[in-house]
Amino acid sequence: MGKAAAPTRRRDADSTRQEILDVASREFADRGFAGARVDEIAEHTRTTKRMIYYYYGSKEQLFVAVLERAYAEIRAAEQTIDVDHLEPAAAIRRLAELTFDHQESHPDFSRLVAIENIHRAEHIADRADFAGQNSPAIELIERILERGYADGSFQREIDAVDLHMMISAFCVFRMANRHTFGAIFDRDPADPMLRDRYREMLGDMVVDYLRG
Amino acid sequence: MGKAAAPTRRRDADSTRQEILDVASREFADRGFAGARVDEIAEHTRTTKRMIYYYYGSKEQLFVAVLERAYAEIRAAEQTIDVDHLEPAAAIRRLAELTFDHQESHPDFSRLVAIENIHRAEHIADRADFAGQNSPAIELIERILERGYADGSFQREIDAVDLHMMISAFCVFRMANRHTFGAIFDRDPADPMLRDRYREMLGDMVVDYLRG
Amino acid sequence: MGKAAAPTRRRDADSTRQEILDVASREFADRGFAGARVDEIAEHTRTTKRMIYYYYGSKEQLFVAVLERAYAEIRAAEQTIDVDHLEPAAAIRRLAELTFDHQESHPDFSRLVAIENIHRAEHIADRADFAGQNSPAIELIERILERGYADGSFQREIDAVDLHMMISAFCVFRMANRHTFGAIFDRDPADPMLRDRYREMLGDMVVDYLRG
Amino acid sequence: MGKAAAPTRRRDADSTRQEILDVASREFADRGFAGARVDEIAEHTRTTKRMIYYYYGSKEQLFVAVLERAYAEIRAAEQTIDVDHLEPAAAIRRLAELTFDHQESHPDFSRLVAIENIHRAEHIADRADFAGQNSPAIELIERILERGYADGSFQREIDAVDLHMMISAFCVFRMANRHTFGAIFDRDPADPMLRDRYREMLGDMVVDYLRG
DNA sequence: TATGAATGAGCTTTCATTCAT
DNA sequence: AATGAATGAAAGCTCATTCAT
Repeated sequence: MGKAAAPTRRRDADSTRQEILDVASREFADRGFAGARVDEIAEHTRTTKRMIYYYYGSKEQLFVAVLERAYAEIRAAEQTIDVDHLEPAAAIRRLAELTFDHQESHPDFSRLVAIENIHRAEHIADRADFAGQNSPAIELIERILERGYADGSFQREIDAVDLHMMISAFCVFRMANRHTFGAIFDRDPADPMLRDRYREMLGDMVVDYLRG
Repeated sequence: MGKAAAPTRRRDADSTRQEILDVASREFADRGFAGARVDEIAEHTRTTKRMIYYYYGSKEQLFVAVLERAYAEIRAAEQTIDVDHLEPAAAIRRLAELTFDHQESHPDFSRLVAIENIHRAEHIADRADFAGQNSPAIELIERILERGYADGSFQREIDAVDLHMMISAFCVFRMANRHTFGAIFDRDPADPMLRDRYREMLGDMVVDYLRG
Repeated sequence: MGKAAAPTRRRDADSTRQEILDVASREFADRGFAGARVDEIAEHTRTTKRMIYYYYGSKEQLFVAVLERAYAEIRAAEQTIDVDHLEPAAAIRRLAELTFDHQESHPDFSRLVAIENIHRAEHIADRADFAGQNSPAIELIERILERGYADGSFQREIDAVDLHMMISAFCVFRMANRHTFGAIFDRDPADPMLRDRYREMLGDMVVDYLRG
Repeated sequence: MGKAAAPTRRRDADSTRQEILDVASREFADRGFAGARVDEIAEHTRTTKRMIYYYYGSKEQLFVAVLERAYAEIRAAEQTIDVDHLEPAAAIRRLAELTFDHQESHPDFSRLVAIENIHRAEHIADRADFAGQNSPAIELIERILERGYADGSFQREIDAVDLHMMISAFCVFRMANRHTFGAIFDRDPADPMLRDRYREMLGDMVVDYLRG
């Protein structure tokens, strides 16, 4: 009885922490770090502002926790990617599409990253949980490139990190800059109606480039 | 006396407004909209906080003015581009490089745009000075594409806005996301040492894609 | 008219600042630095808490201003002391009595000093307005001692600072420690009924000591 | 098992209570009552904050316990004083020196007393453990005075409590006000280098006064 | 007896903005 | 056209204390 209570409590605490993180993610993504309000986060939670400080210590540490989880999620998703059974060109296209899809289904991620860049990445710099943790995608790309160069299907020389940047740039820009781009050119790049078109465009872009 | 003073005053007023805009640009780009401090802006100016309100009315309107000028500058730069005398492939490569160079030399621009996207472009939406003002680059791209399709050097179908997005994505990501990308992959995409490599990479990417 | 307004304003501002200082003095003396409440100070003022921060910047700076004024007052009072026309013994007795009277009429002073000592004098250390500003009393004592040694009425060797300490110790202890001493020995040293007795006791103590 | 455990537990509990008191003494003396942090006290202890409340009930009661022990210690020390075998003048000088030495070796005591005075002695007032418990020193002084008046070595009339105040004032001021006095007059009265000088000065002051 | 988790109330401070000429 | 002084509202954060076993 007494023993059973502890886990119950702990489970509650964990779910509360999760809830805070969920709400904080949205709030930070919506308003930026300085614009986010701890009061607002608390209000959308079943806990109080006090608990946010109890669990996370400060607004800044809460933001770091939000970033941490967002990056962990994307890394976890990347872990599951398996394209080793595809031809190099098909494999790289598939990988690009998975990145594309992930950004699509996690629109807050690119927003949080944009915010962190405004702050010059000060929250993730020098943190072992972030730095140097080369996303699994890099290793995947490396293997695909190797195979592509080996069988002659890729002629253009590029390293995995740069190729990852090329793919990310396209996928991230589409989500993160959709509002200004949409306002100016009257075309929302993240419009679901255009998703397939851009998905294909990305794949072609990468494959054509590698072919050389 | 009164007559002579007026122009002098006006010139002073204009230069003061410019100075405020300069300082505000840096402050907003550095800290985001909510993170920027009107006090701080005033302090880096030869005027007072009161004058900022006198001239611009509110922090928000000041931010709009900053955005307005930043976009005007980039549009003005694009106006001067002339690539009509080049072969289609060379022309599009040149245009991509000019976009690349412009982002490189205006690092605050992509930061301001990122900030405005956090705010869902609410400040530029529905404003005639921004919306629909299709950047001159679009028309340029249209002309180049036409020539490329006509002489058969471009096989891939794409419209000007999408191609512009492809180019922008690469150039903007490189500047705007340099900090997080650098922290995670230990490679700063905006490192001057890597500039030529990425500039060439961009040109190849675009040309290869258009060739189809 | 317009010109007259400024001084009016300034005078108001000055009186507001004075009022804040008055109330803050009492609050700090009553509750110590950490125990004092900025809200409470504001409430006993015709201004708002916001104005306290506008004028003084922080609770700590307000406390420093309070200390500054308290020390300035005591120094000003000491400036007016004139005992050069009295015989050395009478002069030093008179000076001791003036110190005694000043502590008696400024009971908050010794309390503020006690508080500052709890904080190891961190607020006044290394501040030109406090440090080394040897109270005028020191010079006065020096002159009296010189005359006393010259005419043989003082035999005991002591320097001015130590004598000042001896006098201060008696006067300050009586005010600052009245509550605990009173509670334990059932005799409030600051009881007005006992004032003359302690005043005489102090004079005798100093004169007897100097006589040697 | 249960029987054996009890004493052990009790001994542990007692030592825990002692430890809490030790740490709390330092914390209160260092920062005042309001400035002291229960969290901080707990942190410097091998127990938790919760235990402080378990044992002492509240921050205020903990402070009372700290004061209680501090006064008990000084009373205990005074109990051991034996100067009945000395000539009256030597005896009173010795007693003054013992007070001087005790304040010197218990610097936190005068700080705690200063803090309690800021709070107008509200914690010790009306408590039998404090009030009226005339320190043993008083009785000692009474006996010395009696002998001095009897043999004619003391001419000045004074009662024991007042003489105790005179001695305490000197000793307490030296320790409690060392920081402000040091900052202003550039002479730390508690400087070990000056100890002998002040010790002698105190003895002379008292003896000279009593001689009359 | 002993305790880890939680918290209501209130703290100092900051911010964009307006008042009053 | 220009400005120094003032400020309401709310922000992030901390504190002694209690809950629940």
